[in-house]
Amino acid sequence: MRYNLEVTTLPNTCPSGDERVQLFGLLMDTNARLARSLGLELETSCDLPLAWFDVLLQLRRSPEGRLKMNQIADAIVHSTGGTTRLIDRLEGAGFVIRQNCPSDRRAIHVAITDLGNAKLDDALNVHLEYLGVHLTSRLDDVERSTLAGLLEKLNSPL
Amino acid sequence: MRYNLEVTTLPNTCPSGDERVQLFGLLMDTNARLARSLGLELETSCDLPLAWFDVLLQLRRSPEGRLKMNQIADAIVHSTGGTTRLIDRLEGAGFVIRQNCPSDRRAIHVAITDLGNAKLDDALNVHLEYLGVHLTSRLDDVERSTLAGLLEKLNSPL
DNA sequence: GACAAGTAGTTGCACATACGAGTATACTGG
DNA sequence: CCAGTATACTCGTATGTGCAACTACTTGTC
Repeated sequence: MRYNLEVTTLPNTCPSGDERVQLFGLLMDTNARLARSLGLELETSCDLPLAWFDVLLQLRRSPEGRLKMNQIADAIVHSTGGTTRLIDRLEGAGFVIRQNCPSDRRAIHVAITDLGNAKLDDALNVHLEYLGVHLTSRLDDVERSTLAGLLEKLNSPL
Repeated sequence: MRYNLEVTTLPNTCPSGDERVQLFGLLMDTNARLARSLGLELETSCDLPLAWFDVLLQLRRSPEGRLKMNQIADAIVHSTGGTTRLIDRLEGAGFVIRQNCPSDRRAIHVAITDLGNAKLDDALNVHLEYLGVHLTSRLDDVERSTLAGLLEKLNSPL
């Protein structure tokens, strides 16, 4: 009974085939697929949610192994509220700790713990293996660096 | 009191600085930022969640303007359960309808309605404007097509 | 110095939406 | 015709968002 109600088969008149729209879709798609497969991999192999991995990686990348809540939220593209709760969970698991910031007592430093570092090492091993399968096998050195350059540009402020 | 407990400041011994890890992070980051800003844009301008936009776009791209649940789940990289709920909402809003598939009664076809098409047109206008700001201004034609090529490769089956 | 304005982080709430596991149903191949 | 597989749905759980309120602190201005 629910058949062909209100559905007109239109030709694709609209710019859904626009080159830029396609590129954008490709970017989103590629990412979604990679994120999903890596997330699954990390979860099953290390019991580490992708979001946690992301936080730990950001912390290790930072010069001092610690960041303010603010910076984390920005780095992992979450809301501040969401970040508070995410860090709560990470702290509960013992992977990070909150430290008072001496120079600004409003701020809180989040530092990675030894346990967090160990976990991250595990996860990075899995990640590197994953990258071997999904990245290195598909793109060679030159292509990877080209891609990195283009993404940098795409990420740059106007 | 909670200071430097269990935190040893290690040098970055581990491969967090690996070129491939960085590239992967860049990809995730770029995407998260773009998705967030486009999502916000679509939500405020068209009152259309990004996931809905994604579904409508996939439907329009399909040859007949309709897809099976399965195909949608795959195309938008969601679980089947999540897709069911998502399509429920879209159907509730009148943007798509479910049709029984004559040849396989297990399957369900989801078709875009005229209302859905109209909504998608609105959204595509916003999207194109967005792309002008965030994409075209940062990457020229050649760069865009290079990027598309690289992403295609990254997306390809092994 | 004191006071207004701004900033950092947390928290509660309503809500959206994902996932996984389990279930019902329908097709398919021996 | 039955066992096995595929498809979609339901349910409980986890986690995210935005918003608003609140605390604690910092900064700019008179």
